[in-house]
Amino acid sequence: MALRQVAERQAESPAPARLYAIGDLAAELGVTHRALRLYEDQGLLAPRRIGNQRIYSPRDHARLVLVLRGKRLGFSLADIREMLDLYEVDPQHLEQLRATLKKGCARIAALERQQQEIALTLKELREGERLVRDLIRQRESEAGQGRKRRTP
Amino acid sequence: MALRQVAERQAESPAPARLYAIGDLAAELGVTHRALRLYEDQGLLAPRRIGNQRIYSPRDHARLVLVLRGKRLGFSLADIREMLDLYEVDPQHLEQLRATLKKGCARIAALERQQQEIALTLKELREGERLVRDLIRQRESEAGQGRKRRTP
DNA sequence: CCGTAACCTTACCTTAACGTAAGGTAAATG
DNA sequence: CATTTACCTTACGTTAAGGTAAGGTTACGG
Repeated sequence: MALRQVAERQAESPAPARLYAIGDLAAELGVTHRALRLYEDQGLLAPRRIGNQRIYSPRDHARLVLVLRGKRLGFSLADIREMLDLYEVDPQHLEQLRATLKKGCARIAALERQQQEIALTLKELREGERLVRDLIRQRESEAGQGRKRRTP
Repeated sequence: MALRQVAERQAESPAPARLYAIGDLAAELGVTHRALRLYEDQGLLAPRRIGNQRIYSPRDHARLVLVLRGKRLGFSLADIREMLDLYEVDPQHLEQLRATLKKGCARIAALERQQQEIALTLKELREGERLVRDLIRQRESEAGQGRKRRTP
């Protein structure tokens, strides 16, 4: 069965649905096979199978991008899973829609808080930076002045 | 030795340097004794001692606040330690000043990236929110219309 | 058709960041 | 003065997020 072949042939094709073997996806986004399988166990990804080999769709690719972003932001896999599930809502069921909306709003609020805290931290660090720059300037000019004053 | 007493007396006093026993600080900032001792082991805090009991100063309190903020932002204790160390610089040594500046700038850059990613995530989530709201409205009005149309 | 490269599962190992329990000292309180 | 109460250290347990190793199948290239 041409499995890897299919992926490679599709890799050259212009637009139509690219497919990835696990190694391809791992390489492209800089993660290990292990991580991908773990994310699958945790319900973050659900690649199709051919036989028992995983086939990742562009959709899986997109989800993985979100997963990695979530990780960089310090979220747990469980959190990330919840966030991904927000995009999975079934438009038929009003109750589910409402639940999704609620969770989504909570996430948004949390991220806004986080944003505030980052802003605060940045402000402090920048102030520190200014201070240190001043100290450096001062030290440097002292050294210069010292030489000049002693030999006017 | 009046140790806890001192803390309690100072707790009532208006401004002057409040002191905390471990339990006080833990309660006030919502962490456990264990966490405080761990942070100490990792070099994030360095309370004074009286005998072998820890005495936390307002400075320790402030540092702990920063630690907890760092945690909420998803940083490791090691990262947080590095950030705290930025505020500890000795103004005498030019080389150290320069190193501090460099590390500080790196931190700032990292936080700015993080900020971008949060902004992006927020944008996506808000778009999702709008979509879900629309779906809900649609479902609701469908239900209403259904009744009206069937009984004109 | 044979070897090697990519994939599979299972299972144990590791690190960070605590939780929790055990056993012991100091000290404020009835 | 006896007893809780707060604190101490030591040490083992736990959870999340993978790393790593072992052993086995599939598929592809020469």
